[in-house]
Amino acid sequence: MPELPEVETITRQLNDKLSGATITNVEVFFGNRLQPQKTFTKVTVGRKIVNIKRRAKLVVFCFDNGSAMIAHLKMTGHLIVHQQKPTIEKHDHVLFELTGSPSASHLLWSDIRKFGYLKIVSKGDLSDISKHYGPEPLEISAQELAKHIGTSRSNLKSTLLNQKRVAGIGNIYADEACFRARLRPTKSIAACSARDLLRLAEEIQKVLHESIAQKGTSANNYVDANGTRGGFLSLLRIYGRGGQPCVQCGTTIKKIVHAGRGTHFCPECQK
DNA sequence: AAGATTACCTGAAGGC
DNA sequence: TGCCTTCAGGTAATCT
Repeated sequence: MPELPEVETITRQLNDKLSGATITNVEVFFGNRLQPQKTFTKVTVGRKIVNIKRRAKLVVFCFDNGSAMIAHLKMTGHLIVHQQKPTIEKHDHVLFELTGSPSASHLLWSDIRKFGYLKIVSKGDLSDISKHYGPEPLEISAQELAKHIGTSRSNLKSTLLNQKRVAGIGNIYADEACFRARLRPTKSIAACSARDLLRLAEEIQKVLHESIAQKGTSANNYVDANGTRGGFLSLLRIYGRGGQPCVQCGTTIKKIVHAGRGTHFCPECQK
């Protein structure tokens, strides 16, 4: 499930390979998750990709005419670059043919569960969408991040998952950051000290940076733009380890449902 | 207004 | 083998 480090990885790779390329043809195999649905091909063919950037968990393809294509991968979306025309398989939705890139002839979008979408937006729309999200956790200081989290009146896990509060954190990194900061995910923000929140903010930044360096976490079917799995799974300390001993103290890690999500914590280390 | 619940969708895994 | 249920979680909408 792509969160900030995974989307950042894909975005960097796509930007390296596709910026400056022009879309020469678009084939749609499943169009229900496209906006606009009927004219998608019309508004994308001929567009030159100026650059590709990330905002929250969105990949943003900026086009030469000021419009942009935003991609949300949700749970199972893939954006994979190919050097020749790929064979189309069951869950492939859109194939872009490109010219002008030495390392890419095609970009393939697929999504097993059909939660993700591709949406064409104007410049103004893009800035509206961006305003809907909270700050990028890696673009502000830990102090600012802590202050921002501290204004929530909810609990830690819900706050970290709330994209309007902080952009880009999902279930995996919320659990990891709480464990590293020795804070229980169910703890209310109001019960956290300023030092707790600063430690949490620092750990959020650290774990995101460390995961980006490993090209993300492949807990399920995530792969990067080259179709390669991320390397951070084995470095996770708490997520997915319910019932196993805590790496710090050996206590059995608990897994509960909180904020509607599987939530992992060590009952001893995280108070 | 926080927080729980549901819907969207498919495949993997587990139970019988 | 094969059928059924449960689980995975990003996000918006809906309810309490």
